[in-house]
Amino acid sequence: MTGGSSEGKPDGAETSVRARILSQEQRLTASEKRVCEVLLSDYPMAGMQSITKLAELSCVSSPTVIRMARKLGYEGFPELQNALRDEVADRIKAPALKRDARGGDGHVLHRFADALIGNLTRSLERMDTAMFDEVAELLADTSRHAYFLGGRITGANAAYFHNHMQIIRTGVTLLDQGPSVWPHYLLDMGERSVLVLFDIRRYEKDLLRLAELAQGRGATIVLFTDQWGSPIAQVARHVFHLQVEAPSNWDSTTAILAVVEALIAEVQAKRWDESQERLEELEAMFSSTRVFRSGG
Amino acid sequence: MTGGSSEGKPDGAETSVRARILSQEQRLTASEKRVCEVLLSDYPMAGMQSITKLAELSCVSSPTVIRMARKLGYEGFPELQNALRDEVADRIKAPALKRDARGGDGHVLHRFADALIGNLTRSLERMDTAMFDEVAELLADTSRHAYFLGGRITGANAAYFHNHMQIIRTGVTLLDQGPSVWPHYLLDMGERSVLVLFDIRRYEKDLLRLAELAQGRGATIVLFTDQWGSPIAQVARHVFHLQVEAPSNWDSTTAILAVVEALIAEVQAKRWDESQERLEELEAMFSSTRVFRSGG
DNA sequence: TCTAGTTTGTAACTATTGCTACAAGCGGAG
DNA sequence: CTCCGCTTGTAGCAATAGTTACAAACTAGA
Repeated sequence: MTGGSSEGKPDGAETSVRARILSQEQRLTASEKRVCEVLLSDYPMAGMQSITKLAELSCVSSPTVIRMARKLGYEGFPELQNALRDEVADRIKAPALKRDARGGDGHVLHRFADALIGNLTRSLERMDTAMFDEVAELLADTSRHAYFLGGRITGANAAYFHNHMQIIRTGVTLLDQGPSVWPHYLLDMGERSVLVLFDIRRYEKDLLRLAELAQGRGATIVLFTDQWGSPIAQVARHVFHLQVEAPSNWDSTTAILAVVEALIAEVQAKRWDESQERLEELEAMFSSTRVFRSGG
Repeated sequence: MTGGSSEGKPDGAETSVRARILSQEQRLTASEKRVCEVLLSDYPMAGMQSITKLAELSCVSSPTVIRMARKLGYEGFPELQNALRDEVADRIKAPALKRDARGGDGHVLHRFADALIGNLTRSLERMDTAMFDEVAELLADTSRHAYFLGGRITGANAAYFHNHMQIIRTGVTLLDQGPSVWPHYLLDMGERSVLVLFDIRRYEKDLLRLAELAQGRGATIVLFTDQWGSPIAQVARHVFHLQVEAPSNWDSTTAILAVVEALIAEVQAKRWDESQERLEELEAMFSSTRVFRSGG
């Protein structure tokens, strides 16, 4: 006992609850030890319930639990519980969000990257992998013509998707010439057409009109949109809801691009043989003849 | 809401809280979704605090949280919290389940996402934040004309970058018409020109030629390339080396897009007032007159 | 045995939590 | 524009959590 000044005092806020229990145990009374016993036997979840439950479980009264918490260096029971929760959080936290813990000094770039990783993770969480597979199947089917179109911001995504699909398979078209010529393409759309649309906020009326008309002609619509959902979702067969928020005035299309790239990979894998041939032909044209690149 | 019997009712007690959120999300109202958002963004620890704290964190009132819990199939908030605690207990108990947070069953999509997150993280680790700031400064300076150009795959990145910069500032040009017309642009390039190039493997000779000529005329070259580095790096003033490998036959430009978006955000922030004006003007043109959208 | 000190539980109190009832706000249909 | 239904927050309520004060019970030393 004695009054030794700092002999065994628990640290300010550094050590874990378990460590404090182990180091302070000899200072505790019998019933207090019983509480620790219970706590350690189902650590740390036993401490995540109410003080009353924990007291009952330990066959002591609630004030005993409080006294123990105090001797461990906490203000009261809630504080001990918070400490416990933080420990759990640390143990739960996946590799992804670890950044803020280490080097992440808070440069814009790092905060931005964290947000994008979060977007990607959360987008994936809520995505239906079965739907992903169906869409890949749909796009791998060359008996269906595929049309691609994006909005002001997502136009680049559409172009990127089209660009790759064009290399992999035949029968793809990019609608990049403005609404006035869309009707021409609509003429050819039917039951065996796939229309891949990109529409994030602010949603564009023209795209909705096009989607409605295409659906009316029996086309299958695949939509890439944000977490809130473009109105086009109403007429689309498959909808990818992707997180687009970023610490910026602009929405981020990174998650969209990620899924697009995954789809490209999957479609390519499904059509390995055919696309390989096609690629070789293309390479041949690029390297031997220089017709289309007119190398300067 | 009516009393639709079992249309989309959550299961008795089988499913996880996350699963219930995802399956019931479309039934929830806007504020209720906000709560789910917060809960998922720091799952499951965000739900381990008191209902009041969670409500505050989600910027809604506590009754909203209760209503959400009910719609998810729980009696009240404490029951939801118990479910959450059980999940945590499970996860803590078995550290064997290393497969991270989102029950990743190893679907292609998840493996792909893991790779992309890895790319982004590793790209960021080796990036010089000072260089990032310099480039942002460079692009925020309207006394310098900025040119954008990408290759076969990265063309979409260049277009995306240009598209946003065009909204934010004046004096930007996208070189998208093929090598034969590049010389025309070269005529205007000089000391106060910035040439933003994208070149990942396989590197394109034409781009290198252009870069050399531009450098000869005194232009500042900013290059986005892969981890191995395009030969253009030799003549570039600033080089972003980004990881592009993915479980695919194609390289991934996700990390590139991420940095581009971060740059857009940063430049926009630097030129807040001017770009704001510009944006308003643009919005006005879009909404009042419909000249350029010819609404179908 | 008595007494001083410690340990522990009981009971009462307060703060907070989780919940209900209601009314203001909002948006779409007629 | 009005009305209706849905959404949301405010205010109040009951229950419970955490805490305090105090007294009973136990321990140990004389």
